[in-house]
Amino acid sequence: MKTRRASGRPTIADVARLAGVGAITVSRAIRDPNQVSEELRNRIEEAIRELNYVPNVQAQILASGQSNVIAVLLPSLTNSVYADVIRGIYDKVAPTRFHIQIGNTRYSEQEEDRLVALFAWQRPAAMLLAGLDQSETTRSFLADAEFPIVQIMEHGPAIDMGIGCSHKDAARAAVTHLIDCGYRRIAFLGARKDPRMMRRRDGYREALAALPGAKPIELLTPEPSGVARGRALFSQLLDTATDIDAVACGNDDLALGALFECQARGIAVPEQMGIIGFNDLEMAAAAVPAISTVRIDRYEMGRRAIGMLLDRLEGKKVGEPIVDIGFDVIRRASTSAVDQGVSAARSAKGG
Amino acid sequence: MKTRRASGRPTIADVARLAGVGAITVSRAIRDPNQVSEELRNRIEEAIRELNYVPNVQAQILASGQSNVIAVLLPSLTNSVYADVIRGIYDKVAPTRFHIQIGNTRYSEQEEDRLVALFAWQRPAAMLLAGLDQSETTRSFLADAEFPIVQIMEHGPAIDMGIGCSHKDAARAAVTHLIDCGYRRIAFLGARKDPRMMRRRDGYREALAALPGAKPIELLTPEPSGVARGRALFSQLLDTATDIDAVACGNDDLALGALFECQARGIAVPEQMGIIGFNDLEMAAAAVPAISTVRIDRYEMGRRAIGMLLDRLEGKKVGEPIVDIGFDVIRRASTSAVDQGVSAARSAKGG
DNA sequence: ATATACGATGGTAACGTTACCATGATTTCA
DNA sequence: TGAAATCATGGTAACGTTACCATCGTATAT
Repeated sequence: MKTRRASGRPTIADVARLAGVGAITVSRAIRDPNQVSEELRNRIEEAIRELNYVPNVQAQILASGQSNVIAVLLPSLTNSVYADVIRGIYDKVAPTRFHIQIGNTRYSEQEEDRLVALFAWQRPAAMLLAGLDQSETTRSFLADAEFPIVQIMEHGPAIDMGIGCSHKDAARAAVTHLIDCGYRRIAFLGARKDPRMMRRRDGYREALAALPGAKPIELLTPEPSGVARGRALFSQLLDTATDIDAVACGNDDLALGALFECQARGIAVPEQMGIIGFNDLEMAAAAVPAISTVRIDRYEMGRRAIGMLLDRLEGKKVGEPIVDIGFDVIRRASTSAVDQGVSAARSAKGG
Repeated sequence: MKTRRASGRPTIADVARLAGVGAITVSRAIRDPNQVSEELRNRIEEAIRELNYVPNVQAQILASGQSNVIAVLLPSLTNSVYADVIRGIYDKVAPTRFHIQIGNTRYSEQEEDRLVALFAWQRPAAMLLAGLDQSETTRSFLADAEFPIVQIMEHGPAIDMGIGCSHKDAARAAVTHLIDCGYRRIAFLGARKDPRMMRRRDGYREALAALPGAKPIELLTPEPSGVARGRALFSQLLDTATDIDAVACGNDDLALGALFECQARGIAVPEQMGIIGFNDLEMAAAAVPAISTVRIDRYEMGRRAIGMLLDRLEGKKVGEPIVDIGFDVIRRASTSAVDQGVSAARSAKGG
């Protein structure tokens, strides 16, 4: 008798033979133990231990038709923001039968279209996307996909499920905090121009609209973000608009860059210039002065997004399909100084 | 006739029927086109297009016995250092039939042991590990694994293949640069105490040994690294050793923290205090003053590590199994000042 | 011209698991 | 007490592909 088996790995048939039962009973004992009598279950478990049996995942998937891949499409893997999200995703998935396949869309809608189609053909068990701004093609393509889909980062109308927060509201709260501190000539700094960044800009505009006589001073670049980029942009801004007294930055990288530029020019923060960032990266709290920012629990967002997918895959009912995870404005030293006649809303929190 | 097929997805048999050939010929036409005559190849390709046929990966793996999973075990997913490595890994793997499965060892040898065993049972096509310091158990377990293994980050004796650099040499070069700048009372700051960190500490010691009369001043914590941690550690150090004039930091996070603490205490950098970091994170160049550091091409390291694995998997001969990717000491403003009678080796680069 | 090698193609049997249905034993209900 | 329902278990046939071997026709060597 001929065999093609290359690996010495034991099969379910080996276990069945050793335990003196049928192969299918072993299969059942593994997947749903209470379907099997205690006696057989014990014999099978012992056989599994003795042979060091590990099920062949590919065969399981082929036979059951059930994929164990959760496709995860993110715009960046390097960005700390997504690193935290990824950590949450992996932690939640680890103890399950599922595993993650990551795709990097590089902030490109075109690349996202390509990857969604590519991954969808592989029939993933579920899919996780960042943001709500997929192309019309992709949205309608996914609208009648048979697998659950969760969109993270933002709060709003999702294809299937979603968890995140309103970046517009968050940015508005941040800028409102600057206004409460007494700053009046407030600029906005942005980079990359991805959808979240643009919504933060919108929040900035809304907050400013509530400040009589204030008009927006904005500087955005489509180039990738970074501390050096923040410094260069803020330098450019200072050369143009000489009378600004605060800057709301689209993220903490830019904010740290702005702080460095202030240091280089001898501008006192927060006395002469207020600075607030976004994301609450670790460095923000340690800077001198500590940088005010907006915190979103990204790790938890990743965890809960996967949790929602798992619930659906297990047939459980998902409570709320669209979750607002909220945000916190973190008040620190970089925005605590000036008070030009307005009762400055200072906070006891932070550095 | 009954069928269990749930998905309407076309199979290789459908393609074969439409093209009027045998299923195996379709299989060959996909895997190695020159084995099939041009006429049939064209007919098959057209049938594939028409049916929108995509091969079932699970069935391929089951039938061929060849896995397409490359297991990647890293100590952290959040750390920017590994984020860059991961980017390189994904970019190199993307156009191949392989895909990545990431495990997070959290800088724990125990967790690494567990994950190596777990992944190895799944029979990956290849494995990528960080560092050379696996437990004896894991090393001997992997020594007779039948899949190729590459260890990244460090240069030295690998289980199978390796790519990285000597962190000891790199740190020695960094500290030697401080000495060349005229600094004499040089301290070392470290966190996490992972193997790379300890080798950098050793490099620091070696460099100091070449400086007559100098004795090591070291402060290391097993706690995770970070900017805040760097600030706290350096503050502690300054309270103890009041006469130090420079600090070599085990990474850029710590270095930035040290810089912030100097700012907070009004210590002039580089005049009163030289600072050098490690890794050349993006922020280092943008800080005020710009922070000197050691650069390793992590993205390229990730790419080439996967390249080595792919070469082996395709039966190609790998040139050198143990590659030294080298490093560069990046001289910037944070180490350019003092000159106490020694000819300071200032650099035109950076700053 | 004939034996031999080679190239192109196909049939059949795996790969290791699970779905479906059948069987016999046990329990439940009228 | 007998019929129906339920439970535990097993046999067989898929899942969709590739490995192995066989076949046939054509080119090459003697």
